[in-house]
Amino acid sequence: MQEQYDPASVEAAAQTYWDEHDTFKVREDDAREKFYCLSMFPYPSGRLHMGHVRNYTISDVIVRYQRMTGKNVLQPMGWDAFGLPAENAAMNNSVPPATWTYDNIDYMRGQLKSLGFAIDWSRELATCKPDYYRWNQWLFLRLLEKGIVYQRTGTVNWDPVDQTVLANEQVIDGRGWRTGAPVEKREIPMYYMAITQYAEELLADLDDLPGWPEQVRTMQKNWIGKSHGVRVGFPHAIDGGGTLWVFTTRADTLMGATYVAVAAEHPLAVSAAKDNPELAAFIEECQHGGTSEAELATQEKKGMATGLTVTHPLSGEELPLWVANYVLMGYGEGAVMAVPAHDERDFAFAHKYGLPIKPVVLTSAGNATPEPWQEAYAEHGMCINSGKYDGLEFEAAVDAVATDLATKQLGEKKITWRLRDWGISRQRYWGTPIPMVRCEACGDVPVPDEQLPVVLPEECVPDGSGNPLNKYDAFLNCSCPKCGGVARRETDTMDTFVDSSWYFFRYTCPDAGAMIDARADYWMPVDQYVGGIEHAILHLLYSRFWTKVMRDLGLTKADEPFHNLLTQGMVVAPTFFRMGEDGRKQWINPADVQVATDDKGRPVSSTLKADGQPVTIGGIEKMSKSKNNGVDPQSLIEHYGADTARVFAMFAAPPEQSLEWNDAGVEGAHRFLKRLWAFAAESDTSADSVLPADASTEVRAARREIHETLRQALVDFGKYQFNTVVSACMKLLNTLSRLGEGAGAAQLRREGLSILLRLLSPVAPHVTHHLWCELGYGDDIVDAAWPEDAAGQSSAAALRRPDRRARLPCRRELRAAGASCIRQSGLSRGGCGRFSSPASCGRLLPAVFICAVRCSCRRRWRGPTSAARRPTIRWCARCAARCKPTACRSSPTRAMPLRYCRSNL
RNA sequence: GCCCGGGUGGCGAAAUUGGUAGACGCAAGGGACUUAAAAUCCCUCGGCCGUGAGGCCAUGCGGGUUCGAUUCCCGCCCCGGGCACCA
Repeated sequence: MQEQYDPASVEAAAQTYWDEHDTFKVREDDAREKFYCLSMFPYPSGRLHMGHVRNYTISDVIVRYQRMTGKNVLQPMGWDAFGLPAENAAMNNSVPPATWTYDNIDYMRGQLKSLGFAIDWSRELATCKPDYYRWNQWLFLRLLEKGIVYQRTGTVNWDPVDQTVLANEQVIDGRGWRTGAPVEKREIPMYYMAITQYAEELLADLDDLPGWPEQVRTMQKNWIGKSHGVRVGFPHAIDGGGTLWVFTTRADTLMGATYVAVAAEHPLAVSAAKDNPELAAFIEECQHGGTSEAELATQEKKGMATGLTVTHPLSGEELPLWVANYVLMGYGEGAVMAVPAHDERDFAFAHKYGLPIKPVVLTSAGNATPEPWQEAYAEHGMCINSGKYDGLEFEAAVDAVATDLATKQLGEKKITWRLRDWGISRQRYWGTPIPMVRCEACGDVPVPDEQLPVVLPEECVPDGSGNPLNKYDAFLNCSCPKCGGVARRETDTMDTFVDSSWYFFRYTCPDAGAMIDARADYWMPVDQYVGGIEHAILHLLYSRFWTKVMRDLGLTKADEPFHNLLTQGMVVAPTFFRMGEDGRKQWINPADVQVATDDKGRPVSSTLKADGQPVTIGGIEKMSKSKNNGVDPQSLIEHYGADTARVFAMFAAPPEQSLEWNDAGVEGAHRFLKRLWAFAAESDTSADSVLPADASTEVRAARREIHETLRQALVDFGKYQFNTVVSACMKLLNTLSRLGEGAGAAQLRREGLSILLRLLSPVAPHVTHHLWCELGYGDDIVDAAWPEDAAGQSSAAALRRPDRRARLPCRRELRAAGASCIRQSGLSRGGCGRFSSPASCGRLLPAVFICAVRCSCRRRWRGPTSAARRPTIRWCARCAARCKPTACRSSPTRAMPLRYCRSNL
C-alpha cells in the first residue's frame, strides 16, 4: 500500500470502479424496502458553488447510509434549466440561452461527478428538453379542461423605456434595473392555476407531514392563511346604486366602523375618479412602483376621499368612501371597512387624514377613546357601545352580526384565504411555451395533444426589449386547430416553478412514453428531500399542489410528494471591499485578501495580496456573485480531493445551520484523512478482530471508549447530525492511535478500523473504499453491513432513549431509604411539579415539588395551593397551549441541595 | 411592514433539549525531531483573582419560573430566510 495519501489517484480509481460496476444504477425491486433520496436540482448557472457541494453531500451521506442499512436507494440528478439568468447571460454575451445552458450543464455535470456522488446518472433530465416540457404542456391542457387553469388579468411590473415586463428582482428601488426608469404597474391577460381550490387540503395535510421541520409547516400554514370572517355589504347610491362588499375578520367591531376604503383599481374608485381629476391623479400615482408585497407593505400609507359615501348596513349611518394604497385588489374584496378604535393601521390612517374615530366598542382596554394607541385595543373583548350587541363576547358577537346582516341580504359568514391563485404566464422566451393558439375567428384555442410538444426554438437571442418569440415568424405563424384558418401562437411561456413542481416524478421513469408510468408508484413519494430553506414556501407548496392535481387526474396514488424534508442552511463567507471612485463598493474575493491577526488569532487588518494595500473587512454574508465572496469548490477539490471537501462540508456545521466557509478548517479535515491513511498503512492486516481473553486493561478501556463513541455516532447518524458523526470518527482515530502494544491491541485496532471505515464511508466514500479493499475487510464498502455497537444495538435501537421514569425512586423506595429530608417535607402523591399532570407522570416526589408556584409568565397562579392534597393543576390560558410536559430529573450534582440529590436518598 | 428562524471562547461548533457549559476541530503559544524549513508528534488554551489548592464571572441584553436554565416563559436588541416574476 502507498505510504502517502494521494486523493487524486484514490478518487479516480474509486469512481472508475463505481462506473464499471454500475454501482448506483437502480431498478424497482419489490423484495427490498425502497428509499428515494432527492436533492433540489440545480439551476445550471455556470459552476457549482459551495451551497451545491453542501446540499449534495448531505443527500449523498444519507443515500450511502440508507444503502448500508440494506435499502434499495435511488438518488437521481437533473437540471432546472429554464429561467431568467440564461436570458441575462444571452444579452451580455450575445449567445442563445440554449447554448449557454447546455455548456453550463456539461461543465457542472463533470464537477458533480468529481465529487463522487452516488447518483444514478441514467435518469438525468433537463427541463429545457422537449421530451420533458411537453408534459408541462400536456398537463396544462388537462387542467384547462378541468377548469383548474383559467385566464384573467394580472398585475405586472412594466418598464416604460424597454417596453418590457420586469421580474421583481429586476425592480430596484421602484426603478427598472437596466433603464433606471420608474416602474409602472400594468394589467395584462394571464393564465392562472386555481391552487386555491386545493387550499383546504394543502392546509389540512400539513398535519400528516411529521417528517417536515415544524418551521416549514408553520410558514406554509401562515402562507395559506385560512381566516374565518364575515362578508359585509355597504349599500350605496353610486352609479345608480349597488352594494360595496368588504371582508372582515372582526365583525364584532362593525359598530365602530367610521369609513370604508377601496383599492385604487376598485371599480368604485375608477368610477369616482371620472369627474374628479385630483382623485384620478392619485389613482395614477398608485400605479407607480413595483408589485411585490414587501414593497407595498412598507410604502407610506396614503389615501384620498372620493367625496362619496356608503351606508352602514346595521346603523344606517353614512360612511365616507376612501381610496387607499394599502388596500390590495388581490385580497378579499379589494375593499375594507375601517375601525380606528380597534385596528392600529386604521387608527394611524384616521389620524393622518382627520377621519372620525369612534369610542371603543370592546372592553379589551377600558378606555373610552383609544388615545394613544395601545396594542390591547386590537385584542378581543366584550362588546360595548354597540347597541343590541352589548355584552356579547367575540364569537357570539360575530354570529349575531352575521345573522342580522343575512336577514338584510347584506352579508354572511365566510372563509377567505391569503393564498392566491398561481399566475403561470411569463412574458419571456426561455421557458415552456404555453400550448395555446390565438385565432381571429375562434379566439384562444388549445393545441391538440397530437401536436405536442410545442417546441421552443433554441436559436433566439433576447435583447432586453421583450420576448424575442414575438418577432420570430417561424414560431408565431400557425393554423387554427379548430377552423384551420391563419392563427398566431401564444408567445408567453410558463413560470419555471411549473418545471420544478413534478421533476421528481419524472426521475422514476425518465423514458416513459406518458407523463409518468407505473414505476412512479414504486418510488413515490420521495422518502427524503434535501434543499435550501429558501424554498420553504413557494417551490414546496407548488409541488404539493401539483402532486394532488396529478393524483386527481389518476396519474399517481401519492397525496404528498415528500415524506421527509431536510432544509439545509446557507453557505456564507466574509466579505472585503474598497470604496471605488464612484462611491460604490468594489468587492474583493476573500481568496485575494491576506488577513493579519493579533497574537490571539483575532483578525486586525487585511490587505490585498496583489498590491499589499489595506482593504475594508465587511460582514459575513451569503456567498454571492454580487458580493464577490464565493469560494469556488473546483480549486479545493483539485488541491485536497473530494473526500476532504465532503468531510469539511459535513464537519463544519450541522446540516440545517448556516455554514461559514473557512479554508483553515479545510486543512484540518485533510489532516484527519492523512492521519487515517497513515494509521491504516501501518495496521496489521493479519490480526483478527476478536479480543483475546487476556486483553490488557488499557485495551479493554479503549474498546469501551470506542463502542461508546460508536453508539453516539449511530444516534447522530439517525438524527442526520453529520458534524458530530465526523467528530466521532476523529475521536475513534484518536483512541486507536494512542493505543499501546498491550495484549489484544492488534485485534482492537483491526476491529476499531473496520468500525471507523464504515462510519466514515458515507462522508468520505473514496478513501474508505480504497482502505476497505486494501486491508482485506471485504469487496465493496458501499454494501458493507452497518456497524453495531457492543451491545448489539443498531442505530434505530440506539435512538430509543432510556426510560427516565425507571430511574426515579417510588415512595416505598424513598421510605426504605429513610432520608431525613423526605420526612421533613413529607410526601404527597403528585406530579413532579412543572407541567406534567399527576395522571401522566405518577411519580412520587418530595412535597416541595407540588407546592403552589407562579406560572413563569407571571400571569396567573398555577398548581395546587396545598401540598397535602391531590393537586388539580391549572395553568394560565396562555401557557396551557405552549408548555410541553416536562419531567424533573434527579441527578447527583454538587450544587444540588441534599433533599434533591438521589445519592442522599 | 408581515411570516419563519438564529445569537455559546479568537473562530466553526458540542452539550443525549431542565442536571459538571465549551466534546471534536481550526487558529494561537510553547516544546520534540531537523543543519534549517515543511510535514509529523507532545503540552497549554473562555475571562478575572490566586504561588497553589481553589474561588468568582461567563451561553446577545433585561426580567421571570425552578433546588437548578444555553434549554421553559415575558420584553428588548442584533443577524439571516421568505413575501407570490431570482431559483
